[in-house]
This record gives sequence, structure tokens and C-alpha cells, in this order.
Amino acid sequence: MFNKILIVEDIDSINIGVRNRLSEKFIFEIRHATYCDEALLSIKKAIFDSQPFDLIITDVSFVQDHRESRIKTGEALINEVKTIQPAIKTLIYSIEDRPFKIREYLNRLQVDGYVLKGRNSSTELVEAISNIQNNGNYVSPALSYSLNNTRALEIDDYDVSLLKALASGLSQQEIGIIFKKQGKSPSSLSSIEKKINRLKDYFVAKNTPHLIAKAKDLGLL
Amino acid sequence: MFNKILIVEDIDSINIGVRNRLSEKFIFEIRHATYCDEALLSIKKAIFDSQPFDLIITDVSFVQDHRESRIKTGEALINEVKTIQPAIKTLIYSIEDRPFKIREYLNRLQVDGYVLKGRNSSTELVEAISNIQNNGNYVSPALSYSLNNTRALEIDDYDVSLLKALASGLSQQEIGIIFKKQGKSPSSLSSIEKKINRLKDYFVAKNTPHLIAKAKDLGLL
DNA sequence: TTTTTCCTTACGGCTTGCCGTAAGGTATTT
DNA sequence: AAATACCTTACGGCAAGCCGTAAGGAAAAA
Repeated sequence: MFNKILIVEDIDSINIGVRNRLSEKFIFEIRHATYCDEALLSIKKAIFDSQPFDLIITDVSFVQDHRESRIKTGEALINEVKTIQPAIKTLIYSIEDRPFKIREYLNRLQVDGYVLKGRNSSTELVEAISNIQNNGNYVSPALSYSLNNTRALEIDDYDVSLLKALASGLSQQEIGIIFKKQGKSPSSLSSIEKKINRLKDYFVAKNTPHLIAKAKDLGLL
Repeated sequence: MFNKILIVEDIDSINIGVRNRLSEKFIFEIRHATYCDEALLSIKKAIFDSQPFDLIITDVSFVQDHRESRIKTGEALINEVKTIQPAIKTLIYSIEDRPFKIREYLNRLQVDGYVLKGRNSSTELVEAISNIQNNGNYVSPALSYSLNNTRALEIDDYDVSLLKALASGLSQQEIGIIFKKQGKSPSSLSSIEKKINRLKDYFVAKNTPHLIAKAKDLGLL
């Protein structure tokens, strides 16, 4: 059973809403933070006090304001938290529904749960927490479909950096030169052409602007 | 003084949070809806019962699920509501911070308030409602800066449709042909080149893919 | 009405991107 | 170790985009 959990969320209405709902259903202590740095401090302090958090529920994107925050995303936060407390359970609560991103969270970040903000997400949160308490996992039902959809699976880091280079206005030649410097392969003009071509095929794009538009829509950039 | 308000918001946590906060501060009756269609029905029913809403607080973007909703955005909802109850006060509560969009809401849609979801947005909501009750307006302080920033003001419908055409993969020639068909002017290849050039200057883009990336980032597309 | 200014269009050269072919290299298979 | 398949690179021809110049037209100013 969980004794203590931390909610990291910058929108106050959501904070209030989630706290409210969870305290109806669970008896654990609920803390919250609105900045990632603040959250990390809480985690550290809790360990120091021998009262560590059992679970962290976090959003992924945070707006930046006057108060500088070193850690800027929930993703980075989870990474750091896991280095200091590897056994902590993690749950992402976000509006992000782009398959590419979510796959990253589940696979690379190994979170225990992913709940999509929506019409009955607070109910889902309760279920997710129950599952995680029993060492299970949880992913919002609305996502299971899109995650099984193979699309965008075979896009690797190289492709993403190529797309980013294009989106930043570099010509194919310039990209070749930069990739050569960075030791990225392939880096020849010809291969870059081919790679771009493959991407256009893959995303059914007629030309490069079209490709960039689609990549943006999919959240690759 | 307001007697009755309607909150339209699809994320349940936010609904709970906002209700909670507002009922601490105000005595009016609070209703809520999670679909735009549902909201419109409530508004109509309230008029029919001679107990109309004084204020509608709505999000702009709603996720679609199995339940079909004719009205898909808060923008469309406000438009429809105003045709049946022109004197109703309107307030948008959204995470949308792109200046281009917000200007549209304030100018074209003539909303009475715009509150950006954030770290103390529920406090802002309270202030906004107080202002609107006294026939005033409210815009989140974080936005006043970006709204005065003239940028993206002189981008007109033509430019947007040109950008959209590029983003959809059309060649400059094809765009010319289509514009000619639609009676849009200018439509010659040469002028389209010039217009694109002007946009690239304006957005400081090195080439067309770069331009599309920037336009996407700004929310023009 | 005439003049001026701004916008649209046309054209030519130059660069970049596009596309197919072919050769060399590297990894995998047997 | 040899054969095969796959990937990277090179080159050349063609199309699209880029850029400057100049002419024609419409709206605005005088």
C-alpha cells in the first residue's frame, strides 16, 4: 500500500481536482508541486526524512514563467528521480496523445502508468493507482488502439534528426556537412536524398514542405 | 450579479477543480458540460425555463470520442450561443497561448475574458468573473505582452491559405492553378513566388520547409 | 484627368532538389 | 571463406524553386 504520493502539475485547477478525487478514494498522504525542480527537492527531502514517496504522478509539459526551472519536462523529471530513487513508481498524467511520444514514455522511460487527461480521467487515475499499488501497469484505454498501430515505429533517431535539420532550414548539402562533423552516417548528399525520399514515401508526402507539415502533425518535431 | 453560470470543459479534473474554487468564492449556481452540444442544450433549456445562464466559461479544444458532437470547438460553441442569447457573457479558459489564436478570440469572437490555464489560473478565473460581472473584461497578464507584440498581425487570409497549400504538398504551379480556379488573386506563378518570398523574409525562414515549420510552431496552420 | 505608386505578371539565368543508374563497402548467411 | 544482400556513395540529366529585372494594370493622389 502506498503511504505518500507526489503530484506534479502546473495547472492549478487540475491540481485541485486530482487531489480532491484521490483523497476521496485513498488514504495516503498527497503532496504536490507546480515546478519540476520543486518536485525533485520534495523527493530528495522525503528520502532524507526516511519518508520517501511511493508514487509520483506528473504532467509532461510545463509552462515556463519568471521562475527559472532547470528541469523543464516531466520526462526529464522522471529520469532524474529514478536515478536517486530507482524503485519509485511513476505515472504520467497528460493530454499528450501522440503515439510516438507515448511509446517513448512507456518503452524508454518505463513508466508504470499513462493516463490521458479526458472526460473520465480522474476515474482512470484511481484505477491506475490501484493497479500500480499491486505492481501492475495502466494505460488509458483510448490509447491502446493507437499504440498497436505500427505506424511511426520504424522511424529512428537518424530520421528524426534529419527531419529536424530540414525543419530548421538547412539545405541537403548543409545537412551532409553537419552530419559528417557529428560522425552521423550516412552523410553523403546522395544518401541524404535517399533518406528524405524514403521518409516522403513513408509519410506519403509529395515534397519536403509537405513532409515537414506531416512530421509536425505527428509530433515528431 | 450573476445567478447561474455554465462551465464547458472536457477534462474532469479541471471541472472538479474549477467548480471547487468558484463555489468557495461565489454564490451563483454552477452547471457544467463536457461536450459542446450538451452545453448548447443546457443554454437552450435554461432560456426556455426563464432561468438563463449569465456566463459561459469554456475551453476551446475538446477531444472527440465515440459520442458524436456536432460542435467541436469552444469557438464554434460561443458563436452559436451568441446567436440565441446575444447578451450572455463569455469567458475562454484554455491552455492555448498562441497570439494568433487569442487575437482571433478577442477580436472576432468578442469574448469578455480570456484566462490562460496555469499555475494560478483559478485565482485569475475568480478575478475575471468579478470583472465581467461589472461589465468589464479580463485577459491573463501573461498574455498582454504577446498580444501587443505586432508580429503575425499583418498576415492575412491569403497568406494563410498560401501556407496551407504549401503544407499540403502543392507545388507553386499547382497553387497558381488552384488559386486561379478559386478566383484568388494574385495567382500567377511569379506572384506566388514573391508572396512566399515575403513570408520567408517575414518569418526569417531560409527555405520553404523552414517556413512551414515556423508557421506550424506559431499555430498558423 | 494626369501622375504617381503599388501590385501583378512575365521572362531568363542560376541554384537546389529530384530521380535513376552504377559502383564500392560492409554486414549477414551458409 | 565465399556468396549474398543491404547500405552508402558518386554522378548526370531533368524539374522545381529562387532571384533579379522589366513591363503592364489598377488604385490612389494630385
